[in-house]
Formats: sequence, structure tokens, C-alpha cells
Amino acid sequence: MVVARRDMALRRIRPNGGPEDFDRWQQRKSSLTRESILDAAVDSLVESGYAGLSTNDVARRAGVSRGAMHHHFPNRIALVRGMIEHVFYSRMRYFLDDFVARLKVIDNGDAALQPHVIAVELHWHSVQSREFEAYLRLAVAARNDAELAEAFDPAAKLYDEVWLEEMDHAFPQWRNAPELMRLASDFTQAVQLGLLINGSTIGEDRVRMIQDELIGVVMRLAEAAKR
Amino acid sequence: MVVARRDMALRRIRPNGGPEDFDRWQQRKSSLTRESILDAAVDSLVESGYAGLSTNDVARRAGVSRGAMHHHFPNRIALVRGMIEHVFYSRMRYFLDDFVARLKVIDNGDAALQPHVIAVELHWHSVQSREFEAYLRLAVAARNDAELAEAFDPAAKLYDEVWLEEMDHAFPQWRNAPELMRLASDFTQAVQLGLLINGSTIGEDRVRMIQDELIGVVMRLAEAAKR
DNA sequence: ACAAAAACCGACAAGGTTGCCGGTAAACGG
DNA sequence: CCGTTTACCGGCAACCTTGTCGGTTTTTGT
Repeated sequence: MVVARRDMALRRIRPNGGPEDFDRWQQRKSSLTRESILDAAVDSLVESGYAGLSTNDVARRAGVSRGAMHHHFPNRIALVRGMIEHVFYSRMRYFLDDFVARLKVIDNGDAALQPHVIAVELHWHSVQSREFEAYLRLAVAARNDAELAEAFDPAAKLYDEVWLEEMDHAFPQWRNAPELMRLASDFTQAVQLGLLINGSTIGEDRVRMIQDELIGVVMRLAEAAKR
Repeated sequence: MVVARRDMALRRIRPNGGPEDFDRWQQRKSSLTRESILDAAVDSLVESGYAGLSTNDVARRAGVSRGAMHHHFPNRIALVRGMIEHVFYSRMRYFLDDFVARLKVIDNGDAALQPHVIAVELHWHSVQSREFEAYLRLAVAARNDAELAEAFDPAAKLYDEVWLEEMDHAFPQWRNAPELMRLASDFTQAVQLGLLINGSTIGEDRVRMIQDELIGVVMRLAEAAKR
């Protein structure tokens, strides 16, 4: 079952579990406001950047008191730690939801509809999402904030690991050349991450040309993997 | 003269001019402390991120009083505007200095030493510099800060324009296919920018594989440009 | 029903940041 | 040589952020 596998992968990234995992009302409500705080934190992160993220602002956005915030997250770094988990979870979920939905309607005849081409397009879509924007902020901020990096780096590595396993499972065609698939995945992520940042400077037309070139690279790698 | 051209390009990016452009002692000294303030600001930016950059910290690093800071930059945004110009200037200069130095000793026999391959390697080197790190911080912060974006975006577009002219001049072989050269340049920048951010997560080995694949792409584009 | 525990509330102090301003010393121009 | 401009100094008020804590409401277990 595809969905069951997806949930398993997602659960590995969010060990704490979401609101749906609890039965008692108190736990459920607690997890719910916890979630709403984290969601507000992501909003604040995306709108104000990491250093500009203030617990004050987060509490206001989430509609809870500062006391409630303190109950769930005793200090700023605790909030950040929770947010990191939340961001990686959302990012993975955002892509996988799109992906499993799209895989149900593929037509193997057209070359432009080959699953790895679709994956590149969908990944570009996911890179433009709010969830990925939050990831970008954290990744950049972690370059100078040791405390943040300490929490971020392991989470990023775990995400990468789970991601590769998911891709391995989604593309059995590449099964006999896993390093080529990893290269295609890494390459796609690098290009599109760079594109996200430089896109507004170079304009849509050049972005599309790069995107097309990227698809060419992925298809060549796919060809090489067949042999 | 190669160096003369370089200086012309650099001057377009730094319209205010550097300390060397003034004769009178007062102007010179003023420009000198202005420069040292901007340099300290870049340090602070790289170490604390954009939102964490405080005028207080900058003044302390530069070894000037807050009053002197206020004299040169009446408020934070003025400092930021000056810093943007300074960052783009440094970034361009960092690459070009390396580049003209390296071009003097190329050997056209070996394929790995073709000028565009060297350019890719040197660009990767420049991407890892402090100057580029500062650019990254500004580019990411500009995504949510309208005031910053207002100053950053035009500067980035100007940089891109000057950059392409420099590349056009440096690689006459591509002269008859400028759109392919632009694509190669855009592609390189996108990949290496993405690599800068994801590199620590995926590790050196995978970074090198991506880098090799990138060189392959650039060489194919160079081949295509010959016809 | 009642005590314990969990969730939540609002205020306070300490510290840092920004913008502003009155004042000083050095350099320029006539 | 003297008035004016320029470069530079350090303190003050207003504001925001973080961490902390005593108190209140709601849920749970018995």
C-alpha cells in the first residue's frame, strides 16, 4: 500500500507524532495548540527570517498567550527545535502528497510524462512552497548559528536518508544503479534550490531554459541507468 | 588591456568609488572609515545574519564610535544600501582577480584545462568565499524584507548584466551563441549556489559528483556552441 | 465530588537596539 | 589666520525581546 509506506516515512521524520495520535482530550488539545504554535512559528520565520522570529510574534499569530507558549516551549531554542521537525515533516509531506496523487494518472507513452520527468516538475513545485521557504531560512541561518545547526544538521541528514529511500522505492527502474539515481536527485535539488534564489534576478525565461536543461540531464542519467 | 576592462566593469558596480579615487586627505580618510565600516558590516552580516546585524555591533567591529557611524550612515537602511553595493563589488572583484591571474597560465592541450572548465572551478571557489556568503544572506533576507529588496534587486540585476558582458568578453569562442553561454553561466550559478547550501548535508563525495556532472553539461554546451 | 495535575494567563525585570542630539576636534577655503 | 565645513564622539529616551513567576482555569483519576 503506497499510502501506508508514505505514512511510515513521515513518522520517521516526526517522532513526536501529530494531534491524530492521541485519544485523551487534554493530550489532543495540547498537541493541537502545539501544532498551531509551530505553524505560526513557520509563518513568522518565512515573513521575518530566522533572527527576526520572535516568540512574542509567534504567540500573537497563534492566538495564545505568552504563558501558553512557555508551557509548550520553555525558551526560544526549544521552539526552534520543534519547528525544525515540523518543517521537515511538512516539506516531505507536501511533495509526497502531490507525488502519489500524480502517479495515479501517468501515461507511459509520452516522454514528457515519464515518472522522473514528472518528479522534477513536482519537485520544482514543492521548492516554491511555503514549507521549502522555511527550510531555506533554517538552512541559511544554521550556517552561522551553532545552536541552530546542532538541531538542524541531524534533521537534514535524516530527511536526506528518508528521501533517498522513498525515491528508491518510487523508481524501481533505477534500482540497479542507485548512485545514478542519487546523483539525479542531488543534481535536481541543487539546481532548483539555486533557481529559487536567483530566479527573480534572471527572470522566467532563463529559469525555464535551465529547467529544460536539467530535465535533459536527468533523462540522460535515466538512460545510463538502464544499461 | 585586460585589467583596464576589469576596472571599468568594477566601477560600474561601485558608482560611489573607493578610497583610491580621492586626493584630499579629508575625503580620503572619510572614504577609508566608510570602507572599514562596510567591511565590518559584512563581517557582522556573515556571522549574525541579516536580521541579527546591528549597527551597534558594526561600530564596535569597525572600531568607530556610534556617532561616526551615524555620520556616514544616518540609519540602518542607509548602511544596508552601502553594504549591498560593497558586497556586489567585492564578489565581482574576488572572481575576476582569480580569473585574470589564472588565464595567464592556461595550457590549451588538456581538456580539463579548457578555459570554461577553469571558470567553473574558479566560480565554485568564489562561491565559497566570504563575499558570496554575504550575497547569499542578502538574497535570502530580501525575500521577505521589502525595503531591502528595493535596494538589492536592482543591484543584483546590474551585477548580472555586467557579469554576462564580462563572460562574453572572456570567452570569444561562444560569441556566436550567446544564449548558450548565458545558459551555461546560469546553470553553473544555480548548481553551485544550491551546492553551497546543501553541501554540508550530502557530504563531499556527492558534491564532487555533482560538480563533475556540471562540468559535463558545460562542456556539452560548449560543443553545441561551436556548430 | 474532590484533590492533583496539566494547560494556560498576564505582568515584570533585565538587557539590547534604534534614532537622535548637543558637543568637540580637525581640516578646508579665503 | 579665522570662520566654516566636515569628521567624529558618547549619552539619552523609546521600544522591543527574552526569560521568569505567581496565579487561574480546565481536565483527569479515584
